[in-house]
Amino acid sequence: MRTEYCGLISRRHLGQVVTLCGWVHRRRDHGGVIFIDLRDREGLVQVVSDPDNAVTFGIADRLRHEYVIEVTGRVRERPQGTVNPNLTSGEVEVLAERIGILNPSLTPPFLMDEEHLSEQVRLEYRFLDLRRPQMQKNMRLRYHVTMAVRGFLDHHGFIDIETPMLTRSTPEGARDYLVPSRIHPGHFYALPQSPQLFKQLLMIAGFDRYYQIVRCFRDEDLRTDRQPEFTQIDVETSFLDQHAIMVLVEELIRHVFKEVLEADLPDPFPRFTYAQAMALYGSDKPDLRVPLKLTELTDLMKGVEFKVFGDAARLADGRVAALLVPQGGGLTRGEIDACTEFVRIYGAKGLAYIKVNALEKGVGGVQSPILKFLPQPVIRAILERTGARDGDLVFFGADRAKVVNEALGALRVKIGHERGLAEHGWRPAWVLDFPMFEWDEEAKRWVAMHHPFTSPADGHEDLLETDPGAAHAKAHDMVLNGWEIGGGSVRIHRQDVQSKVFRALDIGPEEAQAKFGFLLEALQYGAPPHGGIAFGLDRIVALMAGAESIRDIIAFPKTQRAQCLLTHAPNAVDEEQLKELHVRLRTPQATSA
RNA sequence: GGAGCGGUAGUUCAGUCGGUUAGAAUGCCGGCCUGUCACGCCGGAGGUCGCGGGUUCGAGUCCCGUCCGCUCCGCCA
Repeated sequence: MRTEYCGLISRRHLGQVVTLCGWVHRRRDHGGVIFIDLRDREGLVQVVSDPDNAVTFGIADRLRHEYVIEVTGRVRERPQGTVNPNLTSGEVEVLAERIGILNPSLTPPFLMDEEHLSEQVRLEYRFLDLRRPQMQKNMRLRYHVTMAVRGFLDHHGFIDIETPMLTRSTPEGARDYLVPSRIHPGHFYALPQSPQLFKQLLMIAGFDRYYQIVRCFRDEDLRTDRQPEFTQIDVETSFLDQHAIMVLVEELIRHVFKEVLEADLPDPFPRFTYAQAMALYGSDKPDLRVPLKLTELTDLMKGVEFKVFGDAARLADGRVAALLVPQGGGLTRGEIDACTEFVRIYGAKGLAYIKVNALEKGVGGVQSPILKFLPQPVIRAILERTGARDGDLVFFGADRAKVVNEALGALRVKIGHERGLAEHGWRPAWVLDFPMFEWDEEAKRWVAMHHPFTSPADGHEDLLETDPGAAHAKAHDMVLNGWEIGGGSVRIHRQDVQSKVFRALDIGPEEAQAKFGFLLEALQYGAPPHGGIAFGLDRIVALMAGAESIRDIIAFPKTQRAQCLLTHAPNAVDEEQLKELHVRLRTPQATSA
């Protein structure tokens, strides 16, 4: 019979008989005494077994790492009064009067206090990896975050409503995970990429404050912050305008950080338009911890003969911009080459630079391979606009705006962190006024930047037809320290506007009817104005935990090739199963149990 | 689909210019030690150098292919 669980032992238990359960973290023998560090969820407690108690001693002698034991004994002061900082019990210990082995254990492949483990081994033995203190902490943190979210939303009148996991495939957006139907040959369910359409239907149904902490699925390649299944904090409201939605969910995030980390986030969060974010940071998810900003030079270069800069500036979608690196003059040739290599990833053809040696000497005080191609007034203007000082270095990007933004934006973050310029702490922000559409070069058509149910900005309805590229959306992204942690919008609640958007996306009435007919119909039955947001729970928790990857805050994540090293999913299934599902494989040898 | 880094003892890693019997730490096994606490001391076992092929008198090391893990681009909110 298990007796009471005592939890963390401390001085106030002195003299009491307690019972503890846990794992043998470490066993040490010293002469006739055996010391056992018992590990439970509270930490390490030292259990002592001495030869005066032959039975207990005999059992203790058999103990190995990770045996599960139950110990009953008296709490007493450590005889020499020493405090072991590794033990949570500190200055007290338990003299074992009874030790029960609840279960032995194989020798574990690694010890629970191992710090540097390969991810491969961790994932193969995830059940042991999760025993490690850091992972225990991460899982508890994740739980506290969801509890704080639920507490806040409940307090504000939201209710959690579940939506289907087996739903219909919608070809917009990411690739779907498909589930074949047994009853309907050749038909498939899709796992939800997000409950987007259902939450809109819930708004029409009159649940004006809905939330759900919900698993979502996207069959796309993985990244450090992307798993094929991930968790959204999905929020939707009726009758609130965009401003009110943002105020509310901003409060939610502040509440979570205060509650869980006792951290104070700014009130309100700074806001940027998409255009501002791109101009200043070259990114729609700027890491505001890095103080560096891009400097606009396009206008300055329009008249310049130097082809690299002039041609880019004269392109309709071109941009020339500078990135000032304070005291970057000390960068070696090799370091600059590394930066050039780095921006190549983003399609930049090169990375011009100017070293500022002595400003008081004017143009003579700077040094650069491109100096001879630029008129002196232009050089002076560059130095003035970037605010360069002696010892600084200025990088240049000149290309299509997309390339310049991605290249300099990424370089800005990389250099900022590498050179120790980044601030510590939490720097959230909103990014607003996204374009409605992006031009898909391959498909030669406009595609929704957010999703096709996003409302155009007030007064932009006509642009949907006359100039789709200029139309803005009532969309809002929340970013934190360079991670996009949430994205949402005010939705279209009028059928006529929805039709206009479909037309702009070149989705014909029949196609729209076939794909989203149920939504279009529902919109005609008194759909209230509504909008919301979906937060990436995994990303938020990863940031709060200081984790490098969201894998570290997910109990059973998948590898980059979307496999589970523990269960070996996905696996081949037998012919019978496939037959029932009306699925035939192109490679027969791939089927085996 | 593409680029990069890594894969050597159970684990974390070292391994020089291609050279003889592949090392360390830790863990594991045995022994010693009456209060250890990263205990200490003595001894021992443990290797498909990811896999396949090639070059060479000789390959952990060089070349080609391939598998696995990670990072990034494309893709994806």
